[in-house]
Amino acid sequence: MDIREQEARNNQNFSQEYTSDFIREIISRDVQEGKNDGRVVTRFPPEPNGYLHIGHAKSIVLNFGVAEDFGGRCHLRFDDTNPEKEEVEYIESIKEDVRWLGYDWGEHLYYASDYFDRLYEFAEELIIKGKAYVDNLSQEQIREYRGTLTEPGRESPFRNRTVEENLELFRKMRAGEFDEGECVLRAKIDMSSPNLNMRDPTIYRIKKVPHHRTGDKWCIYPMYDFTHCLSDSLEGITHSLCTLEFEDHRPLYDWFLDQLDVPCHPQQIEFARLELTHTVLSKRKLMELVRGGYVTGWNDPRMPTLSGMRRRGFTPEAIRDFCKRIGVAKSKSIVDIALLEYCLREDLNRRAPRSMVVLEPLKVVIENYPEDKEEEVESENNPEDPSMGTRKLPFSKVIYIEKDDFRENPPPKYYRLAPGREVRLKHAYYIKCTDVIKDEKGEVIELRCTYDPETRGGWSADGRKVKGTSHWVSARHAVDVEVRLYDHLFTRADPDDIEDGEDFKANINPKSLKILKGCKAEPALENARSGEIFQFLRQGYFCVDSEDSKEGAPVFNRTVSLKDTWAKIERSKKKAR
RNA sequence: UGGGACGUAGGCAAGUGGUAAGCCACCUGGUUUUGGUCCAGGCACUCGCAGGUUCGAAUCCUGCCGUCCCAGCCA
Repeated sequence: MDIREQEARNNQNFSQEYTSDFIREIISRDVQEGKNDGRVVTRFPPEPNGYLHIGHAKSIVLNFGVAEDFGGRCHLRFDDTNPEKEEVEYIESIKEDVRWLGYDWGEHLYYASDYFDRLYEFAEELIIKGKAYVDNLSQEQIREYRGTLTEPGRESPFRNRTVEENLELFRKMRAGEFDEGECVLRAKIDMSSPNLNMRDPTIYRIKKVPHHRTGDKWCIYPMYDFTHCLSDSLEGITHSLCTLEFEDHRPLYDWFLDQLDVPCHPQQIEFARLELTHTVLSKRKLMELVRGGYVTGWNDPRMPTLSGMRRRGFTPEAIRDFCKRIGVAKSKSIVDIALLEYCLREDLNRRAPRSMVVLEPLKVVIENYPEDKEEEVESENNPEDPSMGTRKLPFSKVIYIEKDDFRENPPPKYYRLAPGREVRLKHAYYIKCTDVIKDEKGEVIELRCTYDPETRGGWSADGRKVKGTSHWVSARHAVDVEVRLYDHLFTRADPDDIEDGEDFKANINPKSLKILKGCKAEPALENARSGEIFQFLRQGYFCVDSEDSKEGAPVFNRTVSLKDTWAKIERSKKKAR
């Protein structure tokens, strides 16, 4: 059996297995019918003019995922036809993000600019076939001649130049003999088409701007519509997946491929781009947040960029899982960010070692515990995964617990510490609150408790039950750390839900970042390495910030909180009142 | 009153003429040394609306309504 046969056979298996969305269904059918000899080749084609975000992740997971499912391949191609907007620094970050997500394009890294020579030849071919012309109308005139949504356009007076004249003019354009804006090359299609894209679209414009890859070689650059379909064809792409707004461009995509002598005719299929609640995904708005200083940069942990999410502590596994769960369809969809958080928690719960950190410390003195005694208690590192082992935690007379784990006047259903009440210190002892010490303002600053030496490890032999379990840190052994709590960037699900005269920035969440200093962490955390993830018991998942942590002084980012049933109860009680 | 698409639960989304999957969210209960995890259960008498075809319609037909996209020498 030769390789092609083997591939076809694999594809058959794949096609039976994967029919989970309309695109895979189409491809599956194509494969079964032997279209493209059963090959499947996709591509992810970013323009290197910005950072990748979670919306791009959907496209990456789709394109690489489809290729994987059908035993094909996926190319990474930079769509770099506009040197005014594109920069090399974006290329590296995009490659890094795709790799981080877990995908490998192998040998298949391409640039549209690699095809400039061939694209130029295609343009001449079009001219020779009488299907393109050099137009001297100004930009404004072109707009006027295009007509409107409801009225047909008019033909340019330059539309019927001879092939020879067009060829000569186009060559002069290439040679730099004209100024920017003096003329463009246009496809000769139909000025009265109801589809505006077909009203003689521009395919080459003059830009006397050096290109980040081709340098000064060109002063004319091809437009997207012309470039994309031909690049796809040149690479042997079989299925060109793009977002809904390109639906109207499909006739043009097909037109170029039909007019020209091309290697193959890929099929463009459109799907709905991802939108998420409580955030924005448009390049323009993201840029505005960065430029306006609303965030600290493109990799601010609150940003939906892949670099921001990476820094925040998201895992590629969680993002991939999310992208697969949201599905692929054609209806415009706004996915609840809670689903993303769910995927994250699910992944982190499995893999994050547990750790005790008191975010807002309240001092507790255990009166019947010997002054200078110290002991170690054993704690599991992850109840979900015993293979992660255990660790020793130091215990002593003075400890810290979470402020929120004590109430002088406990509300109903509150089963944490209160005067006279007993709770468990996780993995250590039961303690009972005997006294409350306040400062002159009446604020609780210290608790006096007693412990039951018979409850070591957090068990009681007499079968007595305690309802609450608190995390804690031994004061003498605690290390101070900085912790950053993040919340949604926007308070409203739809940031564009605004009053008259406002813009989306009016919905920025003023509490999207809360910095906590002097948090008390168990000793081992002092040496946590950049990027390392933890579950801070009863709080959430945290990772060591890669930018601001120093040796021995880690800064922790809250990736996502744990679900908090008690907070929910309190919230609903407040609402009911 | 141009063209292209899309309307199934609070949010995604299956469904392709045989009597509404699944996930998130939400709500109940159970387990629990994390108010976490886990487990069990609930959550669309109905598929934008109105007619029609059919023994039978979310699926087919007709009409209507609503939402989104398109007038860059951006992608």
